[in-house]
Amino acid sequence: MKRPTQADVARLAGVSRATVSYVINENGGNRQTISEETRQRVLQAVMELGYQPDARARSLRSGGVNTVGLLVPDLRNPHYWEVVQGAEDELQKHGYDLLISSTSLDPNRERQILQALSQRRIDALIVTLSFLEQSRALLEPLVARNSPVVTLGKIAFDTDAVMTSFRNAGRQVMHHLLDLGHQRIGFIFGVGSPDLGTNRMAVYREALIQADLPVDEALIARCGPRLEDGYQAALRLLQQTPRPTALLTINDWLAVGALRAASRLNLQVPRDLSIASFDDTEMAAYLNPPLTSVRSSGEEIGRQAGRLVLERLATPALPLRHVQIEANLVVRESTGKVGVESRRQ
Amino acid sequence: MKRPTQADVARLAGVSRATVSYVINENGGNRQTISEETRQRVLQAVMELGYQPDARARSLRSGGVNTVGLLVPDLRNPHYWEVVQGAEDELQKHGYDLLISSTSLDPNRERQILQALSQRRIDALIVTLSFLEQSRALLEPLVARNSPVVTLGKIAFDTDAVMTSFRNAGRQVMHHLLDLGHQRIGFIFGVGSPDLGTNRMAVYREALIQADLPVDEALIARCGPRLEDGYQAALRLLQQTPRPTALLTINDWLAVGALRAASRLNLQVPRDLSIASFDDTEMAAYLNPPLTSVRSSGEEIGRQAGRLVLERLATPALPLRHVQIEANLVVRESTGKVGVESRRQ
DNA sequence: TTGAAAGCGGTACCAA
DNA sequence: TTGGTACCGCTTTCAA
Repeated sequence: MKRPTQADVARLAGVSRATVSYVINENGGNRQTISEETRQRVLQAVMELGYQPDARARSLRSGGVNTVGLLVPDLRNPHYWEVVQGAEDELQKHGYDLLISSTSLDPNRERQILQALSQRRIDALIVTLSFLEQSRALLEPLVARNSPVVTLGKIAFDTDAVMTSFRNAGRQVMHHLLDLGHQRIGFIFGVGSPDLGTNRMAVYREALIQADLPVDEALIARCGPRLEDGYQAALRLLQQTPRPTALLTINDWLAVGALRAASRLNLQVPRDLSIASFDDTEMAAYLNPPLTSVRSSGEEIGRQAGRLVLERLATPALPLRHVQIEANLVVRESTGKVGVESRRQ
Repeated sequence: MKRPTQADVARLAGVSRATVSYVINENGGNRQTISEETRQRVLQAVMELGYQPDARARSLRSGGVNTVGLLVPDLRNPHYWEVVQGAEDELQKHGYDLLISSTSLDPNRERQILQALSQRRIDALIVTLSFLEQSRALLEPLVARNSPVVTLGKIAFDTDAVMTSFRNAGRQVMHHLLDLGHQRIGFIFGVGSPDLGTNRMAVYREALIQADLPVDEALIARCGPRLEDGYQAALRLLQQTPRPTALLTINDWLAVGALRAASRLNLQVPRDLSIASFDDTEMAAYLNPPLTSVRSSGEEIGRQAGRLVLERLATPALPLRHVQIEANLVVRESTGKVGVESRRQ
């Protein structure tokens, strides 16, 4: 059974296609010059046939597609669901649909998706660039064509951006650990691409240097983005002698793995080991023990990105904007004074 | 700057629009009747202009849109990210894009989204119905038009479906708890709509009855789908006298909250309290303690759904299929013998 | 207040 | 091997 088209409706209602169009778009339309009687006839026909206008045809003719693309690196990381959630809230409220994709941290995937999005003629794109250099070529056409592009976490090209400033809060979490007496602080750096999370890494290094502590590369564990990666990385770090007394992980997700590793080694958190991380996703407060984390709300990031998109769509000439979200340290129970007993050393 | 169209390419290459079309679709095209020389000229022009064919126009003329919609109830629940991941893997491999939406457990949202998807003329829909009755009207047109629809977790109308059978494994987890000596087993039923998860609830009830144990409604905590909801529900359950010695939660996500509640009340798991749940998402194995869970792999569900869609797209006349995925109990460390000391009673 | 008709950017048939 | 051209389903002047 074929779908009814505008023409079918027109025929049934005994009017022209234009009239149907007018009725359908009555609100947004410019003129309301349809008599109540015809309107009812058309509406009646619409109901009867179950007519749904074709969004493709409509957008083909009239420009906008009412869709914004959202590209995140990894749907397995809860932080990004929060971003999705935030953006969806903001955009759907204003009648935009979201085209969500995750690159799964695969550069080819990212290329392919960016291209698919481009062919769909999305109105705007919100993107966390994981392969910056790669994507430059893909993004440039969009920018040149004045399609709103918002980058997350990073300023690239001449686009609006939403960024979290980890500077202060990052310093704070390090001071927090240092103040608690920790000297050997491991860092778990597990991201899917070299371009991600470098600022958080920098904060770690700088804080050590400023505290006159050596930056021991052996204490920096690079790993993948999966839970198992975080778990293994923590295991490696914690089996060193002397063993680190604190671990800082690049995100909450990996901290879950680290927490598990500690437990596996019979280390009590925070008595034997402190753990802190970045993101402060919803689950951080519900882990055992509740996780000290540097808050960088995904929902907020998503919402802001949505807002930037909407505003630029409304006013293309707006000057470039970079929204800074200030991260803030949330101290919970996973960090504590360094244990007196350094027995294993 | 306007986007280049097919006509621009044709002009620059000095050929007709038809020729450009042939070159672009060379692979899928029927005839390879383009001379290498013209081909190169066209390709050259495409590069030069950065031409990207318009997916809307293309699909308008040629039917398929190469898109399947995926509708899940709640992106905050890790189980559903796994479903998304699985479906994406399967479908993107075959050139289909995914239009992902979450209803956020809001019936209006679900209606609105179903409608948006319909106007986009998606090729197929994979959907977890959270508001069954509501959605019937929306889904029926799709089904009538022979668009492939796959429902998840539930058979609705005449559609393909992927379902997890919790029967055996559900019985197993209850036996597991019963065998460990638990008599008072609380159930945390936190879903966003009454239609979700009823089969898991049924399994709980039946097992109790078969064990000649009373079904105490006070031990069934109904709550929302958020972490905080699971936490509060567990708190309520655990403050009863006598206190339940085991908790079964409807999914892993809520179990995280329950685990936290136990910790908050200074109950050791599994010494003082056993906790088991459904789903067995990736994180279950990394919680403290690792969670006993009834495995119903989201990735598998997503993949199967994708497969059903692809097969039906290829062969519309296929008989209706219902894929049953057998859940299986994964015992970890969150369940144990009931404590001898019933001191608090 | 309504209708006729010219596109939007492609595809695919038919002819050359 | 290529070009001409009638659509796909809708919006939007312009006239009536």
